[in-house]
Amino acid sequence: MKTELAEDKLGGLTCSWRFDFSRSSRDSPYLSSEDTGMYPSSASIRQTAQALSLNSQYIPPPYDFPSYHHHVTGVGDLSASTWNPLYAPREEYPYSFPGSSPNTAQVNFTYPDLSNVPSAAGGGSLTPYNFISGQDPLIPRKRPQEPVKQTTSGGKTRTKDKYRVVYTDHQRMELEKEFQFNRYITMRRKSELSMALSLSERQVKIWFQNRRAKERKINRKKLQHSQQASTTTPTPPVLCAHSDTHNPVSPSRNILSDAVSEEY
DNA sequence: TTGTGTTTTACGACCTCC
DNA sequence: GGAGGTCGTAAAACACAA
Repeated sequence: MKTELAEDKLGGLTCSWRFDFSRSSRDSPYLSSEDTGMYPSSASIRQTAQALSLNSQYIPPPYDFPSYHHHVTGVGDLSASTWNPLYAPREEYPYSFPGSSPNTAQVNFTYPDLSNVPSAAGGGSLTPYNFISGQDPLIPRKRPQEPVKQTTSGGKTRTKDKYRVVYTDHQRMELEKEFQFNRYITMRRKSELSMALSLSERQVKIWFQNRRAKERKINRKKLQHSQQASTTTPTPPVLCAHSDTHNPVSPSRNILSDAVSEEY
């Protein structure tokens, strides 16, 4: 798996990531992500105390995911098993890295060199993203077709060219960064991200929901694999040592799914 | 080129919390 | 009641083998 290391600073946040560039590009014309008037932003900002306590102890672990491989020092020793709430925080969280703020966070991200990205094969599950050679990741791709109403299973209609917008690499990258900071987006960060990425707050929220679902799915697979291995080998392999240390704030009801972290 | 499998957005249903 | 959570699913986008 080919990886490249790059660096980036986002709002003063210095990050280091290791990216895989083996996934080919998505080069179709796509609808602009800013065309999201269909998703009225949440107007109300709610203030609760739940998230604060839940998120304030989060320390980013060495979490690897299919698309990006980042390297983090100062791994926390937090376990999802200590986490009880069924549902996620609804309030802002202070960044809670050793530096206590994004400006001093120890997580380092990298941007790939988007202008010089090899386009190798990948695809399927567990394959990393590719960054389109020569494409400006900041420019949303548009889809040329006229909107066509389609009927969904529920009998409701969606506008075809809005059925699914493919986010730009930059958008996904920023969302992933935020996800590594915290599995649950706060209202403030959601608002900031939506502004910065030209996405609606709803899109950011949904993205995080889907991203957590993806993580749970991966964890379930890994757990199944480890269980299978334990039944076929006389000495059962130890479940991922850093068992979900990356997800201490997950309110998932599926504790089992969060018991194993991703690794690739 | 096509068929197939996977991933990515987006939504509805249902839930809990405030 | 409204917010956001999970879960399941639809459909587009994509990768890849044949």
